[in-house]
Amino acid sequence: MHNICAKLHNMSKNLTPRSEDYSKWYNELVVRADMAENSAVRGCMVIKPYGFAIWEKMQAELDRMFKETGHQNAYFPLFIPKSLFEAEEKNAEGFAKECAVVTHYRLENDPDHEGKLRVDPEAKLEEELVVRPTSEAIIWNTYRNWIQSYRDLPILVNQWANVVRWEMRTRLFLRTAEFLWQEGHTAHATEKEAMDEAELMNNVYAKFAEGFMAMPVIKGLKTPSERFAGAEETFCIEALMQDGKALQAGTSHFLGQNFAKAFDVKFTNRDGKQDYVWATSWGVSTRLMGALIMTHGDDRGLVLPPNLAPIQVVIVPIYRSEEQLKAISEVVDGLQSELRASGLTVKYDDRDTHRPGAKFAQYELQGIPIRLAIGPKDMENGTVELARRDNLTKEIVPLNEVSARIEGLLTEIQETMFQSALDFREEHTTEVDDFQTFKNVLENKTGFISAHWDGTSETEDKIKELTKATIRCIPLYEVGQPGKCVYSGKPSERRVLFARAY
RNA sequence: CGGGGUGUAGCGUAGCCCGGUUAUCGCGCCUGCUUUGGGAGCAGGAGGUCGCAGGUUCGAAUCCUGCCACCCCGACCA
Repeated sequence: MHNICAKLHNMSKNLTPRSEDYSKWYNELVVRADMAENSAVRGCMVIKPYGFAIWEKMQAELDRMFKETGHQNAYFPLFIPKSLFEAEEKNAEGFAKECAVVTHYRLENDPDHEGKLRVDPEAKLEEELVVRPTSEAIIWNTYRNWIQSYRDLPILVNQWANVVRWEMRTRLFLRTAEFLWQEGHTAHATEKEAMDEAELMNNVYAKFAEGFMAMPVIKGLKTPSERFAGAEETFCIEALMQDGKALQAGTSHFLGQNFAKAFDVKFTNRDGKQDYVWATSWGVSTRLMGALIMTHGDDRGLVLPPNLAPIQVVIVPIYRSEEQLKAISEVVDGLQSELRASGLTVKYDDRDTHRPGAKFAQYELQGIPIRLAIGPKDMENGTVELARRDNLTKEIVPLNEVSARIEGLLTEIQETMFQSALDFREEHTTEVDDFQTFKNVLENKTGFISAHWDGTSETEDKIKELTKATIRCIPLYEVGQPGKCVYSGKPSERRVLFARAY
């Protein structure tokens, strides 16, 4: 199962005949972009229609949750003047090495090469533009003009956008050079309100991941060295993939007054005094698509939780003659309208260009939660064959009970998928108290390790150096018992979660 | 950016060491017939700048040089 994770990173090499299906499978969702010859862009992806339909479902639900918590959408520029980008020192430093920079604004015919273009050397920009790797700088530069009084606060804004990070090494879905995400940027009058907002949005992410994606996550805090550049506190949700590696699925940052100070965003508070605004930012990205695949996928392809499936029920007719198809279609018509009436998305695949077996395989690849097949035998008996994608079981159901059965079943599948992912995570979470076991578990069992840590970045770095494991988070909402650091033996207040991560 | 590897049809590949007719095979694709309850069978067919550029040679997928892209490991990171 977990070789799905490997396949994501070794997409076209050493495929066995059976696993050749993988190429079809991720090709349903996404492909590495075919860029022009000699292109300098690496690791961009093309999200294909089916994959994008899943992303749109994620977007829609997240957007709903953001609005439910009082947020509004807005849109800010793609280009950030370099000087703005420099303003918040730590943030600039954190991203400096991975920025795409626009230096010119015009092309011209190349006099030395017929039919080629070159950058017009005359068209050099006075100030370079950074293609946003994240939008704090341009947004806070804008917020300065929106905020004068505590009456202007809070500002609760989200933007759906693409960003560019020129990573030295890319990984499909998990770290592409350009990716789609949402970034929330909020401004508050008090420290507590901002901190509450950061925690609230982390909880929104957790609720989305668990309730919608059926992906269990650990809510926690990042250690100072794993924090977002420019943040004072970083909340995160951490998920465990089927290959035992952790994945940061979302982050929410308490930015303190760092950006307000950098961009001089002051307001007059109730006492008539000037103060700097308190800030948060939070984001999730198309990385969640990778998380979805690596949490639920199996050797037959994608497995989608019903809440995220663009198609929840697919109906495949089995027939020899046109007459048979016609008779089946009449039955299906009724069934379809029944299912649609209860709010389900249904597809009837009566293509005569593909045989039933091929269709079965295709929809398994796409992860459609429920498949119904109706053939001559069913027509005789008044039944349909109902197949579940999550556990690959089949049953024969009387036609008049199908609709009611499916409604309950979709809920059941959603819950079962969450539960089995949770079981997997719990089986792969190990409490460890000595360093030798720590290394053994990482090497052989993999997964999360819950261990004591002395709280120093020296120890954190040393463990990373020796084992490649990082502190994924300091879990929230757990009562910590004191103990001794797994590496240094020094006193520790509580356990933290270690893992090798993407 | 450092170390290693790979590049041949839409996908996966053989051939390269040891240069020599028309570049191999499978999947997929097209046509026809038979099929249709788990990725159909048979017959016929289409599809190639052998990553790019230069060099050696009578002759280069094969040898040499340079470049590019991708993959793996590292550093970096959502």
